[in-house]
Amino acid sequence: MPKFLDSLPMILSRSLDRVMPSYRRLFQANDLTDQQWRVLRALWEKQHLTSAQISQITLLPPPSLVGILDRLEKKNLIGRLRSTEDRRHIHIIPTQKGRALMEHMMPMVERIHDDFMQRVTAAEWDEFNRILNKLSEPTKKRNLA
Amino acid sequence: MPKFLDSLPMILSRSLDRVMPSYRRLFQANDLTDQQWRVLRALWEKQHLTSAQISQITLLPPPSLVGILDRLEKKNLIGRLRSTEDRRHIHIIPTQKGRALMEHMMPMVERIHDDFMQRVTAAEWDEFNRILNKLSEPTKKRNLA
DNA sequence: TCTAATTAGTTAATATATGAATAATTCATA
DNA sequence: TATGAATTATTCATATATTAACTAATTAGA
Repeated sequence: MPKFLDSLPMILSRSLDRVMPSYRRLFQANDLTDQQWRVLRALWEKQHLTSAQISQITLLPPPSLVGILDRLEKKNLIGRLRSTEDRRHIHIIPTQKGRALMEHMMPMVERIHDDFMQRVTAAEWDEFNRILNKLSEPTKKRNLA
Repeated sequence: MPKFLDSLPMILSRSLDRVMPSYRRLFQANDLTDQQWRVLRALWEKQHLTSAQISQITLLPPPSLVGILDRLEKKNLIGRLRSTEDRRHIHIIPTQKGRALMEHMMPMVERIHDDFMQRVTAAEWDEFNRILNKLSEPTKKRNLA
């Protein structure tokens, strides 16, 4: 009988609850929510992304993304620009202010990440990722013939 | 430079997103949300629990728990009973209907869990838990002297 | 005993998650 | 080329998360 607290969802949720506060302190100090930072972070390497791309990268569901982008836009951290090629697409583009905030925060975010990484060896980290992927990877579509 | 997608929060979030649908199908078939099931599951071994205890076990924040308990109560799956010893405590007790639902669902929940467990060896599962705990365990209070 | 500090549950305000549905646009093709 | 299928962003309704504040009940201490 598997204990509730040792089930996969509870283990992952508990770990997230323990990890996030370290990041959240930084986000709050910069007047951002977790999700708002995720969107900015996704734009770090890119000049612009569509909502669908941001949703894929950040794992934020499209209906949530609408409000998150609204609030980022209201803070003048991003802009929306409708594509001329395919008018269904809307390009999300960080503003100058958004870029500045990202550059200000990124080193601190990386430092938090490094602090967590220092808790395990590189081999352990690889092993962790390998097993977690086995546990959670989507089931391959089987040949039904 | 750690890739955004390989950061600890994103890895854990992505795994949760992949694991939960298997459970959620069952929850929805029984007209429950993830969180509502968590509360019922916490009551499985116990006859009654206080809100604070449920919050600790399920990781659900107390303000959220109020509404979740309201909706479970409205569905006649649990009852609230104020303690006579300490009138600040409120005992949460599953109803007959609640117990019946739990007994109906529990075997299927355990089956889903077992399916995930079969993806890895017992040694891998232990190793996974060991490393994840190293990664996310709360920092021990350091002697500041 | 009387007040200050604590505790359990709750309310309030804002932000996000989930699933269904919709409007505008583009694509496929008969 | 007209028409149905697919795509993108969005809206809607409901449920939950987060933080602060608040109420009632209890406890600790002067």
